[in-house]
Amino acid sequence: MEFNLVNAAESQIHATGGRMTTQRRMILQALIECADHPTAEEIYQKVREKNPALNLSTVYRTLRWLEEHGLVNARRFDDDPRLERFDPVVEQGEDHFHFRCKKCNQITEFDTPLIEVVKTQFVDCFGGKVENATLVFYGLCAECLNLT
Amino acid sequence: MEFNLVNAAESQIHATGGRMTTQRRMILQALIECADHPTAEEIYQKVREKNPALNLSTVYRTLRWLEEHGLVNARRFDDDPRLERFDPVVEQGEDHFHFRCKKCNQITEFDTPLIEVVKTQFVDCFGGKVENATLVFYGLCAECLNLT
DNA sequence: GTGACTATTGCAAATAATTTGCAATAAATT
DNA sequence: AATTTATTGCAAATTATTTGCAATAGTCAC
Ligand SMILES: [Mn+2]
Ligand SMILES: [Mn+2]
Ligand SMILES: [Zn+2]
Ligand SMILES: [Zn+2]
Repeated sequence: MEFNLVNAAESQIHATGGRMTTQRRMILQALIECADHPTAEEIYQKVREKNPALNLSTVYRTLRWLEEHGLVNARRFDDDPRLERFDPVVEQGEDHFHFRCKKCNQITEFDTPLIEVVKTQFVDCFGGKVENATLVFYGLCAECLNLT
Repeated sequence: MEFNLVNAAESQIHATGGRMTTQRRMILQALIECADHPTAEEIYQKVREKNPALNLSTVYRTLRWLEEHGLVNARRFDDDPRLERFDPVVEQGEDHFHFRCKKCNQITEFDTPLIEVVKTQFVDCFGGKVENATLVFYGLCAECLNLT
């Protein structure tokens, strides 16, 4: 069974007495289609092509709702630190990590089992409990490195 | 020879035709004394105890200058995402990583050689070049976990 | 289907962190 | 001590995000 964000959102919404609206459907769709950690503004512009009446605050409200329900993650990258970017969840409860190219700003997603090892080492050393992790690499992507 | 932020700042300032002022000295001092990733506001309040005439924009300007000269790092944590926190550099050119307790907000610094391994694996897989890394763990510190 | 109920929307205004222009002040250099 | 100009304090601007509120539109019961 593969995870579908629109379906997951729809059931969550109904399960909590909410309503599935045209706006929410379009915002979800744009979020999925953008597929490279769009900002609220980028989603807003994309949906506006089809629905010029949409308001930016609706975009924010929808994204916050999705975030609170574990369906998107808000992320900030150090080289653009004021701008929140939105990352739809693909596998529920699974972290994944990011590389951001300092030149073209493209984001690459990756995963590694070693972070679990680092978590364990951290807990062995300091105690406590690690629930989640953010790992971001900054550098030059393969393409930008070649142009140097 | 151990690294001293105030001295490093002073020579950088003079090397670039800048001036060492009372404000800058006090801001640097507060940054070092706070020692737990203070915000601009926290530094501002601390310095104001001694120098009530200080202005918040001076704090920001000084911190930005230090950042541009590689003497502090600005950091944001996901659970307080709008607030910039400032982290004085201790060993130049060395990354270090953070754990933040979701309950008491205390930050623990740590390091691990495994991140270098992850960088290498990333480059083997995707190409390009990784220049620096941000790793943050979120969870409960030893103390907060015990109170549960 | 129609109407009633209320969650959601659009709009405009508020917030909050950080930045900026400018005239006054004070380090550094002579 | 006088000169030069980097830095400061202040007030206003900026920018991303949030919020109050009246109008709109999903949903559910009939
Ligand atoms: Mn992602
Ligand atoms: Mn640190
Ligand atoms: Zn690139
Ligand atoms: Zn704690």
